Order: sequence, then C-alpha cells, then structure tokens
Amino acid sequence: MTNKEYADLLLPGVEHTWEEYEAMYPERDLPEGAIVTRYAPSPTGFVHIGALLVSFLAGRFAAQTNGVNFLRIEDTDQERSVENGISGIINSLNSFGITFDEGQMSETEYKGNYGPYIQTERGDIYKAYAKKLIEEDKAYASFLSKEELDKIREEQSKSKQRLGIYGRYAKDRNLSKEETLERINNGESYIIRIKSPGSFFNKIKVNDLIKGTMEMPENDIDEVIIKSDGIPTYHFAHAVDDHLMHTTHVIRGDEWLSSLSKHIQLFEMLGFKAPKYAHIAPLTKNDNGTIRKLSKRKDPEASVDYFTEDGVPKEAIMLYLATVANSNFEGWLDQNPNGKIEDFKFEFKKCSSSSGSLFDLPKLYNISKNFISKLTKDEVYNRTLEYATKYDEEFKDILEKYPEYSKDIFNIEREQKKPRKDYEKFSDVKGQVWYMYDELFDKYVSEYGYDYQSITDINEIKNIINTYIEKYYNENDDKDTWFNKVKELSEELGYAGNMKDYKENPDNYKGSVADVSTVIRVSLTTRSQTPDLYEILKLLGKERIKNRFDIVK
RNA sequence: GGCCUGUUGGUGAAGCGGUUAACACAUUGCCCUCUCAAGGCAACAUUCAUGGGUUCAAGUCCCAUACAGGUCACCA
Repeated sequence: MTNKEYADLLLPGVEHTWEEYEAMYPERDLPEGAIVTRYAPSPTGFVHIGALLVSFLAGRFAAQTNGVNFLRIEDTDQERSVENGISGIINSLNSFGITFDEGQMSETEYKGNYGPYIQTERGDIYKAYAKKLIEEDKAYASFLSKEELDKIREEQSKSKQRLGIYGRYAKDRNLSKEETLERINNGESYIIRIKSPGSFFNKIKVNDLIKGTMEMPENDIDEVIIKSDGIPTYHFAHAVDDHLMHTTHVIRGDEWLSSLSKHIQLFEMLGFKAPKYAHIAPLTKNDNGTIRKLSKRKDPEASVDYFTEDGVPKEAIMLYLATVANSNFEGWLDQNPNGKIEDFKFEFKKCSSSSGSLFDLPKLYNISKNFISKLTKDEVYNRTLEYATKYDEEFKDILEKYPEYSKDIFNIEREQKKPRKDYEKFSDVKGQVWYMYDELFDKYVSEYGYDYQSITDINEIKNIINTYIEKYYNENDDKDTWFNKVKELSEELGYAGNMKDYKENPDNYKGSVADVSTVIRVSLTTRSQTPDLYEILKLLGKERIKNRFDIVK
C-alpha cells in the first residue's frame, strides 16, 4: 500500500490534492514591500477593545504599504460560534471605520480571489494538506481518547513533567499502517496529529517584529491538526490559510506568542515560507491591585459597545487606540492638530514591547473631550441627538423640539481658537445644559436645588436680582456694556466692581462682582458653574429671565 | 510547575553607553478685568524592581533574585 493510498484511507473523500490548491491560490501581484495581513476573529459577535486595536493596526499597515488587509472568519470551534456572529463583528468594525480590502463582507458574501474566507467552508483544503503530511510520514492517526488524555495530563502534572503529547506519551505515533487501518475499521475514533520532529532541548531563534528576536525550545508536541469532527485546529488552519492567502505579516494579540514555535514548525513541515509575526501587547486593567488582561467576561469596558453606550465618540476611541499603538502618535497629533489618523505612519518598532498597557480611562476621556470640542455646533447637535435617540428619550424629544436653540447652546464658547471643553462624552451634554430648556428646568429645579455660594441670604439675593432686572438689565446690550452694568450694580450695592480692588481691600466691600454674578447665574440656572453668563442671558431672553427670577422670589 | 515576555513618577510612556530622565494624562499651587471650562506659569522620578558585575562612564550591556503578565485543550 502506498503512502498516498494510506492517506486516502485516513482522510477519505477529499476532492482536490494540495498541488491543485497551490495552483488555485497563486502569488499576489503587489508592489514591493506591500504588507498582506488579516484580521481573523472567531464569530462570537463580540468585539473586544483589544481586537479593535489589532484589526485597526493590521488595516493601517496594509494601507500604508498599498497592501491587502482581509477578514477571515475562524469558526473552527463549532461550539463557540454564535448565530449572526459574523455580521455582528463586521458591523461593529465598520462602525469604527475599519473596513477590509478582501474577505468576508457579510454573513454570506465575500470579496477576493483567495476565498472562501470562512474556515468551515475550507474543510477540503485542510484535509488535502493534512494528507500531504500523512503521505510524507509527518502526521499520523491518534486514537487517544479523552479519558486517556486526562490520565496522561494528570500523571504529567503529578510528576511535574511538561504537559502534552510528546515522546513516550505519543502512543500511536509509531503504529503501523496495518494496525492503524485495523483500528479504524473497528470503528475507533481518531484524530490527526503531527509527528513533531522537534526536540525540547533544541533552542530556536524566532523573530517578532515588535518584541525582537527571542529564543525558545523547539516544539516537540504532537499537535492535533485535524479534530475528530474533521475540522482543523487553529494552528493548522492558520498555517494553511496564511500560506494560501499569501499573508506576509501576521499581526495578532500576544497571547499567541507562546505558540510561535509551533506555528513556525508547522510552516516548515508543510514546506511553506513562514510569514513575519507581530504580537501586540494586550490592554490590561488594574483590578484591585492585580493587573490583568481586560476580560470579556469580567470587564464591561472590554466590549467596544460599552463606550458607545457611554457616549464616547468612536473617533475618540480610535485616537486613543492610535496613541496606545504607537507612543509617538500623540506627539505627532500635537504637531498636526488637523492631521488624520490615516496620515500617520505606524511602525512595528514603536509598538509597545512590554507585556501590556493599562487601559487608561481618564486619558480616553481627555481625548474624547478634545475631540468633541473641535466639532461644529451642528455636529454636536446631530451626534448628541443620535445618542439621545438611543439612550435618552426625554432629551431626544427636547432636542428635536428646539434644534436651532440647541445648536446655539452648543455654540457657546465653541467658535474660538481654544474652544470650551466641557463634554467628555455625549452622555454629558444633558447634564450640562438642561437648565437652558424650560421643560427640563421646571422638572429638575427642585431636584437639584440652587447652588448659591458666598451669598446665601435670600433677602440679599432678592435685592441683587431685583435691582439688576429693574435698573440694569437690557437685552440689547453688547457684552462689554452688559458687564459694565454688572459692575455698576455691584458698586451700587456695596460690592467691588473690580476684582483687583476687592483683592487689595476685601474689607471695604461686602463682596465682589464675582459674588454678584454668581447670584445672577445661580438664580437663572441653579448652578454656580456654567458657560459664559452673557451668552446664557442672551439665549434665555427677557421673559424667561424674569420668570426664573420670579421663581427664586 | 515548565516555557516565554516584561518591570522607568499616580497612569500611559520617551529613552538604544555620557541628557537637567522627554512628552501626555491625572494631581496640587499660582496667574488670567464674572463662575466654570479653556489657557499661561509652576510643582510632582536625587532616580529607572533589587543585588552583583562589565566600563573612565549604565535606565541603557551581562548575571542572579524578586515581582507581574502571557501560555501550556480534539478553544481560538
């Protein structure tokens, strides 16, 4: 019996030979230095913030070199796959501006000449290559049952040995063809493992674009390549797919680093040229003193949806990720305030080679705040409305009822060289402006109460607002006139009209303009901290100012 | 436990044998003809996990220790 016939018996019903597949996936015709890379998620429907970082970087590296970034779905774990998981991932990534040149485009369609891009649709291909290994005596059928494996593991950990199927534990490795076939004919279930040619005592040098060259032991474990359901393992699918799809750079999370020797060995055994690797450090969090990787299960902020719900603009998230990806990005953005992320050249060498970066929420918010401050009033309006439509019906109704008025509010201190930065996220907006809308003012005024500062005597407060509205207020005043009048008002009532005078001789006055303005401010808005008072007065208008003063009185 | 990686201020970090150890966020203080926001200025690591070594010179190179993270499936 030839090796070929033998391989056919172990993996029957395979349509094409590996040689045929080689011909079906020719070299790509790309410029020198073009990076071909991919994002290869499992279809769980959930996009982890770290995964967003990796897919973003992959896309940038491909685009920067006029290369290709494709999306491949790694659904070889049947149990974990989720219904509509593929479109969930695609939509989520798309919403962050991440698109693919090639690969799966929706649940059912793909674009590109190297498909299919869903691993479960490539079953025949993996088997063809597994057969190649069997023919070459580099892989074998293993009959080890779950129970036997557990026993081996237990024995190994008890005697403090390395875990895994290697050396004497690789029981079926030297079974003859005849024995193997006999057991198959008896209906025993089996999987295909490689015959690892490596030795644990040999060190190999592996190179990573980010971490540099490191040494690790050769893989000597007879890794599974085809599972009992006929589906390949991740490792094998990775080698076959990235070879056939002509991936030049594998950019992935650094949890894969420890499998690198395995992967390199697999490429060698298959006779493939190995791609270059870049392992991205994980995003971590400090959980009561212990630093660990952001976890899907434990940390809500691990999901990109968390920030969308929180009202953080997606652009801000991408800016944050860019600063995490390359530490010189932030400085570049400082130099190029209007620069787009796409104009920045990312480098592998500038990626963090440490074992993780703490996910820095205050920093994210700071970036977000700066981003929102640069938007126009229309953009703030539209995006706040978009947010409110999903998460705050009351505010949505208000925004829709007063579009122009709302934009005027958002425009306070916006169109200036250094715009006001008081919204960290769209969910902050309502809390900052509610008092500008009568409906919300009436509803929340009692709940929040008036935040008077130094002047709390109600008679004095009445005195100030009465004098102001009767003697000084004029809705047609420009800003300078208005402020001069507030000064006059202050002086008339025994307050310093000028801060300097007050600071020099505080004892000569009851207080200062600041105190008087605060009374006006709080009486109108309930709050001691608001944007420019003059603008607020203008937007409120005479009638509403009077009404709000009346409420106080 | 084995293997791999890492350890610079509250946080993210720059640094690649000779620098006053960048920068950003945060914090604190001061300033800025109304508050806040913004802005300006200033403070914040006598020291780069610890201990040895190499060198005229070390955060930077080497070795050990400690600590942290990752990984060791018919999961990816």
